[in-house]
Amino acid sequence: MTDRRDARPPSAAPDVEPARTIPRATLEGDTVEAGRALLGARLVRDPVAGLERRVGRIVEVEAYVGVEDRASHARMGPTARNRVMFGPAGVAYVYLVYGMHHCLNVVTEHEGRPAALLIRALEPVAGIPAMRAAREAAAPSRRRAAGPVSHHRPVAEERLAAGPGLVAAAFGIDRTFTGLDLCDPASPLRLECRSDDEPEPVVVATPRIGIAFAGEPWVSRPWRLVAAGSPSLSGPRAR
DNA sequence: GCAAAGATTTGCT
DNA sequence: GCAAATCTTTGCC
Repeated sequence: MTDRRDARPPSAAPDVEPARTIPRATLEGDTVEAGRALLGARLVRDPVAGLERRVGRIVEVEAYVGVEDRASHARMGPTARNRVMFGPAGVAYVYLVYGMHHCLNVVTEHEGRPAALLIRALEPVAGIPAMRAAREAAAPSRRRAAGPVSHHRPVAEERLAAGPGLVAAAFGIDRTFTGLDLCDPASPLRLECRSDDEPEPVVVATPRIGIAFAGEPWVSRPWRLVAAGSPSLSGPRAR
């Protein structure tokens, strides 16, 4: 059987143009503005270890902006943990929170100005079985110890990445991903633009979650951005 | 060197 | 609705 693609000269364009990654310039300006642009975009992870390609639509982000932001990891200045926040935009910053959950951030703004967007929730688009498998592998030992006969319903598809720790678990992301360029089309984990035929999401801004320690005015800043009506927002009641 | 708290999730009361 | 799980990073002695 013949494959027509073999007949095409090497210089010809492919049948399906590869999705474009988010332009770095989109992330180099104001972080909240970049967050609005990121809603509707896709997080893509290439196949790995027998798991198929995973794609999620970004529906919730939070902005952390500057050393003056008392909720930000950058508040104490550059340290071993947060130093990539002070670097160029488009780079991944992954940290461990509460000793068990990883959180994925995208660095924003210009070098020397520490800022980032926390990816808080995704709508699964492709690779759902891989997301389930990765979440199972990342589950705390207590739950795994319950054994294969534990009686809890499987997680609903739209809830597989409905929280910052769940995004990292479903995509198999840990701190070794820190420093990865998410704007590089060759990167195994990257950000791809929303397709043009897809409607731009309606954006709602709310205060950020879990930062009461920061105090005012930071706890009230409307720097959590969500795609209105998404079934995949973080929190038990899709807050 | 040690103590405390954290950009969360889950299961039980 | 609340507390446990779990460990790195930071602040203070």
